[in-house]
Amino acid sequence: MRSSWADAVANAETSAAAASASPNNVAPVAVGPSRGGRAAYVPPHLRNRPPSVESPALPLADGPSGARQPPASGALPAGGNRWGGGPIRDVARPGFGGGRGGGGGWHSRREQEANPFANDDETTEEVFDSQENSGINFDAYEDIPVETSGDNVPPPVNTFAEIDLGDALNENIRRCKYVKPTPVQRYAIPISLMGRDLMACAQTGSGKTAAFCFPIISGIMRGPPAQRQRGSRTAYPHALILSPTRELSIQIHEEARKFAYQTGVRVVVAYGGAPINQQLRDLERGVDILVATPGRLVDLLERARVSLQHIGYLALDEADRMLDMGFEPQIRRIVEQMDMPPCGQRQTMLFSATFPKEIQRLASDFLYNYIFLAVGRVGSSTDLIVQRVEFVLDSDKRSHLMDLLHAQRDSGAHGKQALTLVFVETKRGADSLEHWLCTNGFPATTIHGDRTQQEREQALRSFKSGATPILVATDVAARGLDIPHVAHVINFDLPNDIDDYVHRIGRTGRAGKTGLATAFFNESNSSLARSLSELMQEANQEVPQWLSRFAATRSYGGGGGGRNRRSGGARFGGRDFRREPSSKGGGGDYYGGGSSGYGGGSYGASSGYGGGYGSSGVTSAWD
DNA sequence: AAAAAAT
Repeated sequence: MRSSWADAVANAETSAAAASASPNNVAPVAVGPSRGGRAAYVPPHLRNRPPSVESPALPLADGPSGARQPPASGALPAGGNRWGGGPIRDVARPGFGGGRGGGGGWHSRREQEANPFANDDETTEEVFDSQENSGINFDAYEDIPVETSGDNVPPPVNTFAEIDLGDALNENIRRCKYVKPTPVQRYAIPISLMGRDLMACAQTGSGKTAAFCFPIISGIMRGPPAQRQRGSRTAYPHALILSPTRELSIQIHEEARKFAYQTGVRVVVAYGGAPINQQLRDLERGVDILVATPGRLVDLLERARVSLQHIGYLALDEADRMLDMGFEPQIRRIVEQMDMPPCGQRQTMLFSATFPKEIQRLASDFLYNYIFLAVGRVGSSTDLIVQRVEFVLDSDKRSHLMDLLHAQRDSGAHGKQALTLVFVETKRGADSLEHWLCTNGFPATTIHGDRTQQEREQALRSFKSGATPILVATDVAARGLDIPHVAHVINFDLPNDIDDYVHRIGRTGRAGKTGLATAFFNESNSSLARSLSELMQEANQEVPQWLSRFAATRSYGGGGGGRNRRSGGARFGGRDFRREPSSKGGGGDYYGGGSSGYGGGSYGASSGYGGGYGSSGVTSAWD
């Protein structure tokens, strides 16, 4: 895995971090099953340990405010968990190392588990290093604005050492070169380890996947081994991670495999467009965490090759996308109409950068007494992403694009093209632009839903490697994809929804690097003018006068704000809709950048809130 | 109106 922007920070702060990891600041640990009549609850970090090692200073969440029912599979059989203190123990668990002794009747998977870190560090890091490294904004790191709300929000942790994730997971954290938790991890992991449901706004580029994977993996390790019915071809995963695109599912799977390496926790990915047979075989070999796109999962459920009965953890990545009009019925079907344990008996975590109020309302159906968390990005987008808007007629777009690419090539190191991601509106438009670029001397490829899955994955590989440094994409590539070294995002066609714009430009300026986002704007985008200019203002970007005039004359009032009125969605990751006055959401939330207007929120890095974020004191929490 | 997601 590519190291995150936090690494550099962490390297500089390792000693301080270590010093602050005092036993008095132990992270909250998982809430135990609060069933009556069972054995007394033993906190997970005390299991399989010599007694009296630690004494948590923080009270365990309990009662109606914090506790939830245990996962459906939550019964703890004696000696059955994978929570080894030292090197991985052999446990009597089919599919895990214990099989070698014959106990599980299964081959040893430990020896077979491919090293997911094998391809790391032989990537393009060196090739690109000369072009960037403008430096990480260390001050901004301390200034991340954070909002939490909900009952009994646990305090954030400052180091991984404060969290008892177990040796195997800690070793993987080391292999990933994570030294210090990113802001979203600092807040989300304790919440998640408490067993609480969570709605989180945070950027993928700074460790969002790890934020939900670590607690899931650690929880599964503490839990019972999967019981497999002999002869049954149905898989019973303990955790389900859903994402809106195949490539994002692939990416999450790759990351999760690293986190789960040698923990005995098995991660399988299932998505459409690829032969189902391999996926079925993977499932048969055993699965603890299933990463999937909705369509293929429904297929697997209908074939009864997967059951959700044992799901203890449900994570929706890009959750607002998953619950928008196109996806909602499918998601409801999976979450509410199959055999998944109901809300409250599983732990549900929703992640996205943008969380429109209407979507929050829908999402609350899936959540039980959840905590809302919004974590701003590292520094303002001012520091990391320079946003430009240019007025370009449709007929001039190609030649204008050519100018940009030439300029970029001329200024780039070694005369090479820096990675440029070009967003267009339609699949046909993508094909046609790709062809035109190629014929004009700019090696390009394209990714969109009309291409075969093979072509899509090949395009992404070819782009990432720099073989075709220009990728023309539809919105399939707008969300979540972590493509290192994207120097420039060009909105050749602007999206209709400002949230999509936020996600698109979030493909650059990642991992603490700077990025450039250029948008081609003309009359056909007038409905976006107002929200775009507001977004740019909030991000302390220079707003061209003509755009301000557009914003003022068009799409003002008229009640037509519709999707473009961000309704608390984009900037600073939105706000907990439970705190909003129960109106339909007037535009008032737009300008109340400070902490006024809603009480009780806790700003984790309060001193920095607003500092460096422009006068409005807000910023966006990108994906 | 478009894109995505099962075959």
